[in-house]
Amino acid sequence: MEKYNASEIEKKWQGVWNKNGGDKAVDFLDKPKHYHLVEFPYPSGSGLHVGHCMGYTASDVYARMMRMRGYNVLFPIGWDAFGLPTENYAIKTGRKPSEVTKENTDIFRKQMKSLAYSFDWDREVNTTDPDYYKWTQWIFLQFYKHGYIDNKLVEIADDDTTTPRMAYQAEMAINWCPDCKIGLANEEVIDGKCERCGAQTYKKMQKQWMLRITAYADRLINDLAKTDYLEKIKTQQINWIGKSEGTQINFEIKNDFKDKNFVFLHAYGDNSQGSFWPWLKLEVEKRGGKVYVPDLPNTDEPNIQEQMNFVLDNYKFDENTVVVTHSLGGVVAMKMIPELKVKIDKLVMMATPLHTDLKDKMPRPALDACTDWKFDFEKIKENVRDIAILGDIEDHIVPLSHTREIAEKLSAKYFEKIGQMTHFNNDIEPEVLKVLLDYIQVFTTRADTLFGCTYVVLSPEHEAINNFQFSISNFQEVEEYINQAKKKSDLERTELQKEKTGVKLDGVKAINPINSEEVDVWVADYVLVGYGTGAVMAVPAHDERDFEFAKKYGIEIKEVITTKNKELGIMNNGESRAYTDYGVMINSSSFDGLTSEEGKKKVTEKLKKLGLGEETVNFKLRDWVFSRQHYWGEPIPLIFCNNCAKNKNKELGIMNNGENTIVPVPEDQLPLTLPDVENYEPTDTGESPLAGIADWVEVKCPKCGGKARRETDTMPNWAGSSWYYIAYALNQKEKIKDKKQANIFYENKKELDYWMPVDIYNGGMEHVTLHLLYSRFWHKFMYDLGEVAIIEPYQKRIAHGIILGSDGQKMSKSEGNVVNPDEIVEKYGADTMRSYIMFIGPYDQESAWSMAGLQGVYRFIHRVWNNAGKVADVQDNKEFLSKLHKYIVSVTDDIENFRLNTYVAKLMEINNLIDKLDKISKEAWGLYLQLLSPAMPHLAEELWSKLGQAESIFVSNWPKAEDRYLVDEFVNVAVQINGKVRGIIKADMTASEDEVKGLAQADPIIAKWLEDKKITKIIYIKDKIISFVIQ
RNA sequence: GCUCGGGUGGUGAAAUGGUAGACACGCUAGCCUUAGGAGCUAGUGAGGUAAAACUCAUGCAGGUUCAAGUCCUGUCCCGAGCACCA
Repeated sequence: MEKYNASEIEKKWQGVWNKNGGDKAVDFLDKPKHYHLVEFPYPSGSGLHVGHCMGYTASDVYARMMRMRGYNVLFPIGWDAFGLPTENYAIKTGRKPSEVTKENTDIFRKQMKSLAYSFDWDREVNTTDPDYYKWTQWIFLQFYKHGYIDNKLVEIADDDTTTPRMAYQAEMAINWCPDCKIGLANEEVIDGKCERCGAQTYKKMQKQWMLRITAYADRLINDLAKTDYLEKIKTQQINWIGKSEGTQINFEIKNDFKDKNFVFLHAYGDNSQGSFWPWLKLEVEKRGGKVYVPDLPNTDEPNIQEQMNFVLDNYKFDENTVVVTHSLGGVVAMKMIPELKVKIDKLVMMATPLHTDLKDKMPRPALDACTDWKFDFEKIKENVRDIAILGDIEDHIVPLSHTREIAEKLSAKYFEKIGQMTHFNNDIEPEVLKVLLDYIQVFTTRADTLFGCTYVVLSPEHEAINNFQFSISNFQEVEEYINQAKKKSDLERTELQKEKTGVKLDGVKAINPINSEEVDVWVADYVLVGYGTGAVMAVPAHDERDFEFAKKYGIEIKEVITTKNKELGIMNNGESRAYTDYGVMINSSSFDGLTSEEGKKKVTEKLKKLGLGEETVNFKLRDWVFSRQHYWGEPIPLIFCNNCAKNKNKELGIMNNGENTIVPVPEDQLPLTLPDVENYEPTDTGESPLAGIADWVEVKCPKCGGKARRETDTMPNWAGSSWYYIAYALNQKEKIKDKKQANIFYENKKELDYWMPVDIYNGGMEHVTLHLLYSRFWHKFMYDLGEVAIIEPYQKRIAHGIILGSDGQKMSKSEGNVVNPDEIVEKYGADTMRSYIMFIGPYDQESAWSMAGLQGVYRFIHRVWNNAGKVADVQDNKEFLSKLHKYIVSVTDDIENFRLNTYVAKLMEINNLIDKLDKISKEAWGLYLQLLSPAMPHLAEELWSKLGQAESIFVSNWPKAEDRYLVDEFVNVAVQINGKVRGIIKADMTASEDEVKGLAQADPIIAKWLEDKKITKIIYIKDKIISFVIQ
């Protein structure tokens, strides 16, 4: 027999397989389907690394076995090719990113073929292919065109500027990497450093596109229950989303109204004694404010000009004036304020109509005629320091669209609440008072400790601090502290966490809503602006951080929770440390004696009654920053049109302030392709390089035909990978490239229904938070759109551990411990590489590379090769067959559960058995080759053909264990004395307990142990153990 | 600090509560030879023995059980992720 020559055999069979193409998935084939997904790689310049090999080999083994078991297997691959490294490389070498990508994918493809990964190459996708990113852009447009309201996806008209969209723009403090010149998502900043280049990042304000992933936060947690992900992957996702249920509590700021003069403007057909005005007047006066409530003239046949003249004649406005309006009173205010010669303090408007198209559609001629309904919003903004707008969610007259638009035009604070009566018509309306008062809103998960609150803390970025400016007597000191805190990066803030710092806001007091106690207000950077409300109630007795802070600044520590079991006396009057566990409420007036669990509920209920709190849910998850200021990404298909904005404002009679209307690129004009450019350098202004390409940026508005500009931001490279598993199921060659299809998802529902969901998704542990979360989010969105029929894209997710260098360190070029798969394949062959990488250790655990271990596998393959010479026309002995058939069962089980290290070990064990045989039958040898074939496809195919088989081993049926070989004649039974194994006896399979007992007692060593002893008990486990308990 | 993993020979590691260390590396001895990064045979947890028997061994301390690497309690160490999340 000739010598085993890996490279020769492997080349030969790869050629044959390429020609036959037996790895293709066939839509609707009458077989059970199996969709096996591996994470597609980013085609970097350095080629496939061993980490890729580990995942791909494991999945290939699985896929090959599933095909042999008669499944219609979809096992696709593609390229996640947008991204910075390619762009940076292109900049450095002066080449096109698309060319570089092509080169790299060619290398990757060749490497994958050299390792015999049985991908369905017909379905290969590339995220940078315009035919592909056409649909990435299409999905983005759907995000732009839809909103998520009341847990439902709704379509939003293009000219609707007020309803919140799934894709929206926000002026964001983004994490700016000065080296990459790019904005990074929070997830991409590790310890304050850029994930890609390691440079120190800082905060920079920039308008960014955001995706409202938080709207789906609850479903992203709950639907995990429908999947079979590894437990630790589920936990990581849940922790990342970080849901916490608690209470939002309002602390009123004291003595707010001392120098304030209030003007209340009542509604159409109302008067100073109507609605909530008498009650509100009382509440304001209680807090020291002066109130003027005019009875507006001709309230049933109003004329706005006449009414505002009446107010102007009877009241002198100044910088301490607060105007409060209800319904039509707001129209009076909006007409009157631009006429004022002074700047007033505050304008608060409830349920104000913007025009006469009202919800109830009742004709109101008097209203139509009362004014021209045109307002100078810019002038109003100029003349008022602070504006708040309140809309009633259940208003039967004024729709929320009115109040929303007013709030937007005035850049005002905006609240949507439910009135006691619709249109806020009740005689007591707590929401109205709340808008008027200054509140600090806090979030807590421990409402049961509210009585122990001894101060309130604001984060340095909290906007209320500026509102209190004039009441804070030490404002300079406060301002200094805030500036210092802002200068600190996130990193420094956390690094310096050993010592908490803060400044008290002198002159400001907050009122604890549960007991009306006054507490101090502090600003401190241990409170984060990004979580909850950016403010907390501090309970030093029962929170470590508050405790530390209170100790340092000598603030009162008030104990309100004691241990359930008082005798334990763990709580030490707050002397040593905070008691943060649950317990029983004390010092909490009528709540005393309640457990923490009960207390949280009862306190929240009470606050709700007072209108000063309600249960809330908070998430750590933030919305997804979706803009990148770079070239090599999908262009965001939106257009800014100034002309459209002018036209719309003219219609509304609103002055133009240079704003733009956003116009989506029409879907039939997708893809919006990247222009060819000379220079890919990002700009210093933070704009994408696309901004410099006039030809591309300047565009005719698809709506009005006027001059308009394109959005120049591109998408992050998480975008294309968020739906690629759908693309595979759609079949690249036939569907995605078909330009006639207006909606590839909907039009190919049948294919998607057949293949989805992905049965097994295999990838790296590093992607189980971000990529997995993002793509699940996109999928749910697609589900809500009706494009896909299944809620969760991935039924099962597994992840492989990383492979370390032979020195036990992470592989890196600088350490010089990188293993190049090409070299291994060249020297030892693909079969050795594949088998070793599975044998290296448990699939999901990290393992260190070992050349010696690789050698061992290489030797094993030689031994298999040599054993082929034993094949003869013989009868195998029964013992061997029995063992072989047991291995069929356990090998199958191992592969199914990704226990691939023991799978390979078992292949070795079988070979060791064959070593001991003189000859082996064709049939038994064939079975062994089939078991080998997923791991060592070339070797198996070669030896299979040497058996005279005409067809490929991969179209053969996976071995089935035959029952007759699984039944043994004899069995080894361990004999235990007091739990210790003292001997082993060979018993007949059919032996009874008594017979086994007899055999055991006949054994000389056992007999010696039992001599003169009393047997108190015998435990007999059939086929396994007989255990004597003796005294 | 919190949440997951994980601590088993000289090494990588196996073990549905039921014979701890499968398989492989390494090592030792021997054989073979076309002298190689080869192959074959035997041995290899520690102690003990001529060989057995036997004793001790799964981070540490307890517990449950006829029987614990495996289950429970506490504790120490290592790794990963999150991290002032109220």
